[in-house]
Formats: sequence, C-alpha cells, structure tokens
Amino acid sequence: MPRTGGRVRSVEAHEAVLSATTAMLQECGLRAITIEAVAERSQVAKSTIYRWWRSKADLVMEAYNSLTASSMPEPDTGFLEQDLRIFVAALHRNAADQVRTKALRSLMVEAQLDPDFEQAFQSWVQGRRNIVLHILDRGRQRGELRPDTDPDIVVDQLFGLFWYRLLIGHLALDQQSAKQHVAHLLRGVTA
Amino acid sequence: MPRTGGRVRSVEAHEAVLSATTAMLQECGLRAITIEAVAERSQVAKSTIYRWWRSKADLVMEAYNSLTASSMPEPDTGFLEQDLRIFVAALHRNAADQVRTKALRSLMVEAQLDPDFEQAFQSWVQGRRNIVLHILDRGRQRGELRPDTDPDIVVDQLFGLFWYRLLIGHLALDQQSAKQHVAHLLRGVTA
Amino acid sequence: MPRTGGRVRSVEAHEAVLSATTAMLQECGLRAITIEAVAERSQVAKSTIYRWWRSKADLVMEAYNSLTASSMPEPDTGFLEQDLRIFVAALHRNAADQVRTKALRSLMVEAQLDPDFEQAFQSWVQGRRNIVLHILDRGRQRGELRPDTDPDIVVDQLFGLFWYRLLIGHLALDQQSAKQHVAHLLRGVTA
Amino acid sequence: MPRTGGRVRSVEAHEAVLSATTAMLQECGLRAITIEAVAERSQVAKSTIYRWWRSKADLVMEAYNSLTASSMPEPDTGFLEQDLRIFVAALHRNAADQVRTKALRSLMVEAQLDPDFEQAFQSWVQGRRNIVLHILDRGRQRGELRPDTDPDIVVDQLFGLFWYRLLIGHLALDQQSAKQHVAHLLRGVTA
DNA sequence: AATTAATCGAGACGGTACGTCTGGTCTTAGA
DNA sequence: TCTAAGACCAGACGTACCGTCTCGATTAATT
Repeated sequence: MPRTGGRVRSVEAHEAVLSATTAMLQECGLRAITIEAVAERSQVAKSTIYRWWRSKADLVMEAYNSLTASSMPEPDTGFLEQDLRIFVAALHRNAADQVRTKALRSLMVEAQLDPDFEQAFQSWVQGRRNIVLHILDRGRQRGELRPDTDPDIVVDQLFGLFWYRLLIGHLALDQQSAKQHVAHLLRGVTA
Repeated sequence: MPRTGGRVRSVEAHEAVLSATTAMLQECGLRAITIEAVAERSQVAKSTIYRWWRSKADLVMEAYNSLTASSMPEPDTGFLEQDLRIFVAALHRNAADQVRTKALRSLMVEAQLDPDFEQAFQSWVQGRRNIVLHILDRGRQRGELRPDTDPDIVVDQLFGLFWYRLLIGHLALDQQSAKQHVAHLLRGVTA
Repeated sequence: MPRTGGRVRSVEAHEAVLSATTAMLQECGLRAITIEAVAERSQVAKSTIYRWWRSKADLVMEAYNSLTASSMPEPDTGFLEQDLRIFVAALHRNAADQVRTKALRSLMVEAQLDPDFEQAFQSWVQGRRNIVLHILDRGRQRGELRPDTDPDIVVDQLFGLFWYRLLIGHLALDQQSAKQHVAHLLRGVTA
Repeated sequence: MPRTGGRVRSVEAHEAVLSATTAMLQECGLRAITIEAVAERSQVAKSTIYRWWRSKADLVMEAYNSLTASSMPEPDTGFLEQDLRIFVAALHRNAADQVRTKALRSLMVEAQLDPDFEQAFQSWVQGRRNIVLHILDRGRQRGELRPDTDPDIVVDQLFGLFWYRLLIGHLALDQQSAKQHVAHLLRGVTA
C-alpha cells in the first residue's frame, strides 16, 4: 500500500540543495561545506536537508552522482586493450572537472571518518571495481591474459593510481597519463 | 645565543601525549581523535599540546614517525626486481599494524581538509616517491627498463595500490600481495 | 443556509484528541504536552488539531472544562459564612484531581506566555471572581460584612491562596485547609 | 584549597549576560528571552552562558536577584501589625517595577515547566515564607494572635494575593492595596 | 641566594557547527 | 468539505571541539 496523502516532496527544495552543494564543491574547500552553509545558500530549512540526507557524505554522494549521470562506461569491444583504454580514459576524464574531484575527495574523507558511510562508499567502489574485473575476465576467456595474472592487483593498480594522484595532486590525470597507464598495466616495465 | 634559563621541556608530557595518540589510533575511530580527547587521556594540558604541535595532523605525523623510526629502506642491490621487491615488501608491512594504518589514513584525511598540512604531507610523500624513482633510474641506467617506461606511472601504480587498499580496506596488504604487485609492475598482464 | 456539503467533522477525532490530552495531563509533565505529542498519541493529524484549537492552551482549556462540566457552584444560602464555605470547599476539591491541577497549572503558564490566551484566561478568571463578589455583596446587603471591607482583597486572598498552593505545591489543598481558610477570611488573626 | 590555575572568570562577561537578560526582561516578552538571543545581545558566547547557568530560569533568577539586592526585609518592631505592614509594603513594591514582575512571572512559569528548577524555586519561596512565619511566631509569643490561628493559612493568603494579582494582572498591587491587605489579614471581614 | 625565563597545569573565553526538536503552515490523496 | 499524512520553513535547543588566552606554580640556568 503506497502513500495515502501528505504534501508531495518539493522538487525545488531538493534541487536547490543539490545545486548549492555542487556550487560549493566548486568554490569552497571541503571543510567549508557544512549542512548549515548548504541550508543557508539553498534557502532550504536544515531539517529538510536532514530529512533526505543522513550525512554530509550522503549529500555530496548524490550531488556527485547527479553530475556523473552517465556513470562509468562498461566497454566490451572484444579486445582487452581497447576496453581498458576506454575505461581508463573515462576514469581520468573525471579528474578534469574540479567539482568531481572535490566531490570524490570528500567522499573518501567521509568514508574514513564515518563508519556508517564507509560501507556505502565501499559498495559503490566495488561496483566500479567489478566493471574492470569483468573486462579482465572476458580478456582471460579470450586468452589475452597471462595465466598467472591476479585480476585484483590489476584493478587496484588501475584505481590506485587514479585515487593516489587525485588525493595527493602531485601529477596530472589526463588522456596522456591514461594512455601510459594502460600501456604499463598491459606490458609492465621489464626490458 | 640560545636560551639562558627557564624550565626545561617536560619529557614525560611529550611522551604521554604521543603514547595517548598512539593508543587512541589503535582503539578509537579517526573521528574520536581530538586534541581535547588526547589532552584528557594523556593528562597533559591542551595548551601544552598546542605549544608543541600545530595541528592534529602534526601530532599524528610524529606519532607515526616515532613508530616507523626505521623509515622506508632504500635498497640498492644492483637488480631492479630485487630492489622493488624489498621496497614493496617493507611498504606492505606497514599495513600489518593497526596503529600505522590508522595514522596513515588520518594523515591523508587531514591533508584533504587542512591546506597548510597538505603541503607538508605532499613533500613527505615526494620523499617516498623519490626512493622508488631512484630505484627505477638505476635500473634504467643498467638497461633493465624498457626505454618507453614512464617512471611516474610506475611509482604511482606502486603507491596507488597501497593507499587504495589502505583507504578502502577491501583487500589485504601482505607479503603475498606485495610479491604479485611487483611481478605485475615488471611484466604486465599481456599474454 | 448552513453548510452545503463536504465531509462532516469527525467526532472520533475530536474526542481522541481530548482524551489524549487528558491522559497526558495525568501521566506526563507540562513540558511533555506538545501538540506534536498529542497528535501522535491520539492518532489525529496535527493539522486537524490546529484547525479546531488555536493553541495548546485552548486545547487544555477544553479538556479541563470537559471534566468540570459541573462548574463552580454559586451558593446562595442566605448566610455569608455558609456560602463561602460551600464555594471554597468546591474550589479546593479541584486540587484533589491530578488532571485538574495539571490542567489549571498549564492554563496559568500559557496565560503568561501567550498574550492572546492571556485575555481569554483573564475573563474566565473574572467569571469565577464574580461568583465570590456576588456572595460578598449579598452578605454586605444583609449587614454581615464590616463596612470597611474591600471585596477585591477578600476575593483575591481566597483565590490567591488556592493558586499559590496549587502552583508551588508546598502544602495540601483539602477540606481541612478550606475550613481554616474561610475562618481566617471571616475573622482575621487578631486576638 | 582554592583554585590552582586556570584563566580567571571574566567579570565583564558575567555582567554583560546579566544586564542583557535584565534588559530583555524589560523590553521583550518572556518568550523572547532565549539563550541564543542573550548570547547575541551580550556578545558572550553561548557556551559561556551554559557554563555558568544551567537553564534560562537559573539565569533569570540571578538577574532578578541582582536587581533585588536588598532582598525582602525582616522587620522586628515588636508589633505584629507593624511587622506585617512593613513586609507587605515591601512585597507590593516589587510589583511596581516592570522588570521585577516579568522576572517573577518567568520564574513561576519555569518552575511549572522544568522539574529541576521547581525545587530551586520552591526553596527560594520557602525562604520568603519563613520570614512571615517568624513574624507570626513572634506575634504569637507576645499574645497578639488568636490562639486558633493557622500561620500557614495566613502566610499563603499573604503571598497568594500577591502572586494571584501578579500573574493575572486584573488589579493593582500598590501601597493602598498593601494596607487593605494587612488589615483584612488581621481582622477579617465579619461585622 | 636571587633573578630570570620558559614550561606546565588548569580552565575560561569567543566561536562554529552539530544534529534534534517544536511550532505552525501548506499541499496533497482519499473519504 | 473535511481528515490524514506528511513535507515545509523557521529557529532555539544543548553539546562538542576548536584554537586562544590568562593565570599561578614549577623548574633550571645565570647572576
């Protein structure tokens, strides 16, 4: 039995909160994003925000997803190299947008601080990891993989480099680095 | 001209703070580690803590270093594979200790939140990266590296996987994974 | 022409609200009685309560009146002492019932906080005062009163003691105190 | 052993809070006095207010007492009538000052709503009742009282009328009413 | 021994944001 | 037209820590 009455959820309020969050992700640092400030900026009551989002991380998560509507691609070209190239290119493309990078960093921080959110974040991460695991599995079935390959290592090298550069910020994440990244995954460094 | 008198710095207070921090890294979540709580636990005045450490991150950093007195090794065996193996093994060994992992995660979090600390953290990170860069450079000079190798990619795959698993916690960081990790860096995955 | 259609007012809802209020007057403290809580307990929508009662005080007022259907007596025995004795006995009898005392205290509190209700409460109070004023007036006409008697003083001593003990709760309000109360009003304390 | 260290309590902050409270008692209604508003007005941090006063009532209580520094008199002239006259005159004089009346009403309200405060308030009230009880007791020893006098009834008629008029506000509390009040207490109304 | 200078503890201070609660209004679906 | 449900705004609540700031007491090294 569905709902039988009651005021309908305000789409305006919902969007105002999300766009305020998005805007603040761009403009301010992570620390400046407080529920209080989001409420102030979006002109939405604090209680309304707390009704729909359990934590700041939840909010930022949704704000991030509303940006990345076209989530990660799940390429299946029939060639391992091609699939990886497409995926990593898309992954690194996320780093081009300041909003997305800030959001991602925020999510990682919250996952460290809030045990509740840690789980939500981990399962979101697993979803992304699975895409690459499937790519590798299909490659393995086609005989494109060395038999002693550990797919988990490959996946974590792939995402690891991405997150490492994202969090430290010492080197760029662009299409150039994506290309090199994939090449190294595939052939290693040994002469 | 140095100091001419005055009460000498209390070693007990200094150590009490560090050991309280260390203990809390073991026992509590990151969120629970506050200067207030450390002061309470160590029975040292808050002002004394602020006198000697600028921020929570500074404190955790020192607590971490007091554990890792024997910092990262800088192996130079004459063989790329051997050097990498030694380094990565030592790196992954850090993940065995709860205190160290919590400390590292805490440092990463603070680096995201506190712009001042971000720089200190980044240069600390660069120090570690340089060790591996040197290992690779020596390997290149010996002709052990493919000529089209991008050392930054290798370094960031190496540390990236480590941090990624540390922060997400989805898979173990042990000697087994260290071995596989190095193998993949060297030879890639292509059949 | 009366109403032309529409759903008829729900008697159940009305009574559920009143009985919930009454019950909470018995069980809980004054602070616990909130519109929110009454709505929750009576399973009646908050908006329905606001439709029929302007304020919490309005609600408590009606709950009180529904109990004290047989309002204050207006005795006219032909004897001042007798009339006062009857009235004060009835007044003190109110204090025996927890619901009534809590309700009365609640009304007094609301009168202090809500200017709108203050007036309604004051006129309700005046109604009760008038009963005693009439008793005194009849006594005066019969020559039972000292000519220099100030009826307002007598009335306010009478109700004053009642409310004072009700609000402070330091001493009982029973038939014994009622008797003494009237005696003192009539003859004073001077030897 | 007194304090051994720590910043000394700021007298300015303490007084700023009290005077802000006092001012707001004058200007605004009881409802408008919130800790938030007092903090804003006094330019004192909310946490500082909560450090020194448990509740709004505590604060208003102290603000009231700081006004009534010269608390109630405890007359002992050797004559019952004289003592009562002095005390009641002083009591009614409180009602002349808007600040004091508002404060008193606020205290009574909080005592109804906050069980913790109820006790503090009651003992404060007992202190005042005791003054009059002593006056009556001395009168009794001198034989000025009817032997069948119930002192509690007299005391509660005395304070009762005061509070009743204060809370309802239907009639003035001035020196004229004080005089009549005492006269009635002493000789009653019977012709 | 007296002076000087830096430390230590204790704890108050002004702040910021938290997450919760209540009051009162508004909007919908269904009876 | 009314009820029930429930979302909405506004704003106070009391708490937790922040980082800063006085203090009095303590402890060396220097005069």
